[in-house]
Amino acid sequence: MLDMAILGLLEDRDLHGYEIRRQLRDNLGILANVSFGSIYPALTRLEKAGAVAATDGSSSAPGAGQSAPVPEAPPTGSLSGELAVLRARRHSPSRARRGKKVYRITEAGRLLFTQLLTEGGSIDDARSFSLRLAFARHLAPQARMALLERRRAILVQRLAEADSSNVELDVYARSVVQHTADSVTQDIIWLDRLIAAERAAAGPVPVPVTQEGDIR
Amino acid sequence: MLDMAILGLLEDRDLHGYEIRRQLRDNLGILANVSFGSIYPALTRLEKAGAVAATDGSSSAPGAGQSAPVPEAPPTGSLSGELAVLRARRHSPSRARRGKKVYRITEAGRLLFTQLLTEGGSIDDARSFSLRLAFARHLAPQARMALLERRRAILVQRLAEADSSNVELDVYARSVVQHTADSVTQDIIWLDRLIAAERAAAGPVPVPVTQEGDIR
DNA sequence: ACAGCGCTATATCGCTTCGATATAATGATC
DNA sequence: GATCATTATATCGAAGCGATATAGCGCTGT
Repeated sequence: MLDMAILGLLEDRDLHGYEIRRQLRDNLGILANVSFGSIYPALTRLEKAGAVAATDGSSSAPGAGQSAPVPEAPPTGSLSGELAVLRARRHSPSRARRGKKVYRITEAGRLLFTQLLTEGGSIDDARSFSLRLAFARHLAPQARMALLERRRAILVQRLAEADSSNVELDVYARSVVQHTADSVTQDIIWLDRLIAAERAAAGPVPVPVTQEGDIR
Repeated sequence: MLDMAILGLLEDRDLHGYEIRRQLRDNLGILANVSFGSIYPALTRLEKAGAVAATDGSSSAPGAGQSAPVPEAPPTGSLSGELAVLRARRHSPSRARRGKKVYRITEAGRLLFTQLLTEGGSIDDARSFSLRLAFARHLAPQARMALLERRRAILVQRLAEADSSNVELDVYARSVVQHTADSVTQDIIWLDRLIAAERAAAGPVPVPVTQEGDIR
């Protein structure tokens, strides 16, 4: 799951571990508590698999034109960026130093990302689903729809199974169960809105209605 | 976290692993996806720590008066207990099934449970909090209040940090972030209701009623 | 009658993730 | 210029997940 998240972020721009964590926590909000104990092993894993490549943050690799090789791609004002480059140049000519490792996604990584996004594992927990949805722009429209509807089906089923037995629970447990059910209901409503939006975007021209006799 | 859940369930009645999983999944709804790969190691762990004791399910353990020796026995003559017996009987008429291990909580286990419930780790993710709340009847009123308010504070802070940057996200990511924020808001409202209920139960006397029923 | 299917039940394996902790450099504050 | 917060990488043990193996038992269909 983390692998997908990391690759998804690297699709946009090169990043180092710390930044990846920040974006996961602040920008996306999902995976808010993700730990460095997960991120660094994940990066090593991905690097070993050839999905990402580590640079020292100063080299501009050939081919990739879409994102800046500078570690802290400055949102506004390139001064800090320049300084960062100079600092990096000064401080990490050798690997022995403890320095920034900026990761860049490879071609194989992009492939893996798409694969993880479409096929990859569970949609059961909210986190993996939300993560997938957050990167849904990388999916084909019909894959997006499939994702949304698959999730919807799961939630509906969960709701159906849940309310069969809310007996023999005390106030607190019951409150938890009830609130969980409410949340799931809200989630379904949310999904319905998304599905409707998808449908509207996909076929803005509605199927010519009820003119079935007259084909030609 | 699982340890607390298991101990909490065993406070009510003796159970075996499979039943524990069922209750976690069906009755509580939280920890819906908990795996046997978690439960059985957890039981072994707890047994090794002396918090639970395993019986073969047919033997009447000496001493323990609070719970009947029969595995699926009612702690009291309560309806829930009877139902549990019937349910269990339906599924296991034979007593000498393959290696059925029925676990019973020990005195040390009860101590550990209270400790985990009050002090134990994170309240950060929804699951651990919900689990704690589900067992809140085992807590002292003021500990309950502390739990609710601690959680509320975390959610409020999360909400405050979240909306600072919803820029530069595409439709899907933005929708995820927005829905997450909405959910957190709903959670806070829920907590407010619970807190109000607690306050009402604790001190029904002195509250000067200003805005009744109005959430904040 | 019995073959096959599905549920109950325990157990283990490898991998991922978590939470805590160590280390170190830089930037800000007083 | 000492101290503190932030940025940054890394590792460790433990906890949890998902898949898989196993086996008894009850029901159903042929």
